[in-house]
Amino acid sequence: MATGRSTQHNPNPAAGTRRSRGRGIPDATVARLPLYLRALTALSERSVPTVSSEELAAAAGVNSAKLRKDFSYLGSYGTRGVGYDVEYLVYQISRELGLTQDWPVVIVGIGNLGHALANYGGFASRGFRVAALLDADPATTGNVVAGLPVRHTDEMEEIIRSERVSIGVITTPPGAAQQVCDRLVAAGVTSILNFAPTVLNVPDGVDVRKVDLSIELQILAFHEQRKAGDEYRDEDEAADADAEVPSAPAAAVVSTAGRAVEPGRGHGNERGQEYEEAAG
Amino acid sequence: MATGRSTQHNPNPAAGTRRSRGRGIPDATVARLPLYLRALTALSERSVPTVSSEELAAAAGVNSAKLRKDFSYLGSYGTRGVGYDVEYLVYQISRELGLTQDWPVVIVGIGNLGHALANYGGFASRGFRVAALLDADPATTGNVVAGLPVRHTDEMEEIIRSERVSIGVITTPPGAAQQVCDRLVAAGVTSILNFAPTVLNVPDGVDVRKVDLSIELQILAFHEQRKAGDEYRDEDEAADADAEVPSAPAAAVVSTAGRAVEPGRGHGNERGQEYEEAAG
DNA sequence: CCATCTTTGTGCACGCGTTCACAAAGACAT
DNA sequence: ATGTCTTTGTGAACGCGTGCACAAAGATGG
Ligand SMILES: NC(=O)c1ccc[n+]([C@@H]2O[C@H](COP(=O)([O-])OP(=O)(O)OC[C@H]3O[C@@H](n4cnc5c(N)ncnc54)[C@H](O)[C@@H]3O)[C@@H](O)[C@H]2O)c1
Ligand SMILES: NC(=O)c1ccc[n+]([C@@H]2O[C@H](COP(=O)([O-])OP(=O)(O)OC[C@H]3O[C@@H](n4cnc5c(N)ncnc54)[C@H](O)[C@@H]3O)[C@@H](O)[C@H]2O)c1
Repeated sequence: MATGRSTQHNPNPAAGTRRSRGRGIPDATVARLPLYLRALTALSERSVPTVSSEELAAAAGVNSAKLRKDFSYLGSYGTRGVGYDVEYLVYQISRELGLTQDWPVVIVGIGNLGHALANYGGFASRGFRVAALLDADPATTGNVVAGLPVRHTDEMEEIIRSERVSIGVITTPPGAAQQVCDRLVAAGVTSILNFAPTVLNVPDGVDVRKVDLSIELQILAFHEQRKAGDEYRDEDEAADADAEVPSAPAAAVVSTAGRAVEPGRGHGNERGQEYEEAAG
Repeated sequence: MATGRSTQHNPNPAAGTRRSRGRGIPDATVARLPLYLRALTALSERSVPTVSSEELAAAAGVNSAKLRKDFSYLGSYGTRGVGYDVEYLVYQISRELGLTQDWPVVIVGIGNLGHALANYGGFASRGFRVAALLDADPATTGNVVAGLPVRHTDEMEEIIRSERVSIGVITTPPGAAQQVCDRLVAAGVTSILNFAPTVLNVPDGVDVRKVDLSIELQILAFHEQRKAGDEYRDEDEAADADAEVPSAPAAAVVSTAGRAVEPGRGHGNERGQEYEEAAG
């Protein structure tokens, strides 16, 4: 869901594969494998030999049936009546996720967030190696962050090729993100983790995942508003909707008026557009 | 607002099983509204008066039919033959997301990541106000970060109550996350954005969203491995998979051997329909 | 006023993902 | 070996999300 390209729906089912026969592992399952892996690693550190699907599911915060079905896509790695062997499952999931090999990554844009990521220990702990830190600002290049020198983006292509980097992390301002993305892709990067609030345009074959703090907060705000609204009804806010809509055009007003018959549509808060400029 | 609205245009006769969601707006739609809002804000800054669903969908990186259906959950805010009024839609989405009001948030754990978030301008730009920065380490409390003093977690409950904070951001080490979460919830926080790689346990009524960099990278690695595996088969890895299994128990090894016979299940490298064309 | 053109709003079908529920598989005791 | 007990693996049903395709709505022009 977070990935830019869905690539799932082929209007032509000519392949004939009806079910999950020749198909790979469902995206939803792949997204949960790291969760299982984390829980299993914790068990492994405590030298727990086996776990049942029920226990592991609880640790991972999912339904046990879902967990079993997820594992069934990987193969039959459990033992009925006993459960799953922790070490073995750690290995299988690691292999399935491609964590048995080394993945060099570059981080582009060593500002506030780039600093934090560079210092993050969780990178190296799972086979992700920071191959380089890149920035366009001459004032920051040369600085040493987390033991690595910040190098200028002029060197991007060379580094990506020589280090065989296939994963890039973008932590530049939004205005530079697409441009940086294009350069990364042109240099050979085929997976991008984007922290900038921008919709990246990439060719087929390139995966983009985005981490957007602002979106997460807004989703929380939506539910928060709903919780608050359920307690005391918004009587005061429902009345004067149409009057205070900011610059509602004729067409839209008509549309609103036609709908004004139904109660509870508007919201009297006059600060309609408080939010001009996004980060820029 | 929920009540008055849902009574109106609901051509669906089977209202019994449907409408399970109290509000009516699907989660998937809610998750996209911030995306639309961002695109609309950009248009608004360029003084674009109206947009068609096609244009806006392109800007937001989604399907136009999906966008129209999403908007249909909010109401009929478009004009056929013309499109949507930008300013009006900005207002409607903002209101729907609850961004017309102020949301004070606290950030707990002012380390690398907490620093970055505190300095992030995108917070305030959408109605999210950092009410306080909290940390348990006496060495960091008292420091001024992004113009705000870091306060000790002893003050957490008092701050949350006095500032009416309902959203908390956790950027502590994973071991402290659950404990911090419990305190936040006990103090009145009902929405949590968790950056620590931990499964948080919360009572009903509390929303948790997680941002997990490690998981995102692992998902990218999975797809990356699949792409690489398509080019040249992973002969070396597939061959000695069993051999390198760390402490694989007898039962599990047998299970693996039995499965190795069937094609297409164990590894996901049989070139499915995803990522077809360009990938090279 | 009528014709045409554009674009919305949505009915519908389809496929993915989730969950239930249970037979089969294996451990373990006797 | 046989029976019992635990837990897996999965068939099947269902709900949700997505995208197609089209009728209706409204703008626009004559
Ligand atoms: N800081 C956060 O907590 C946070 C949260 C969510 C999203 N973001 C997003 O992450 C991005 C980075 O945020 P930040 O706070 O670190 O910003 P920042 O301004 O501190 O850092 C941006 C860095 O990118 C560099 N840069 C600019 N243009 C570049 C280019 N073309 N090539 C390479 N480097 C370039 C700058 O020199 C700077 O060092 C922004 O898009 C922001 O919206 C940040
Ligand atoms: N830095 C990153 O880029 C990054 C990326 C992904 C995830 N994370 C996760 O985010 C969290 C923070 O990462 P970080 O790099 O900022 O770590 P950090 O060690 O730099 O900062 C953690 C901060 O939390 C404070 N803290 C510890 N226990 C606390 C408690 N009980 N109450 C309040 N504050 C407490 C510490 O004093 C410290 O200031 C970690 O869980 C990490 O796994 C970080």
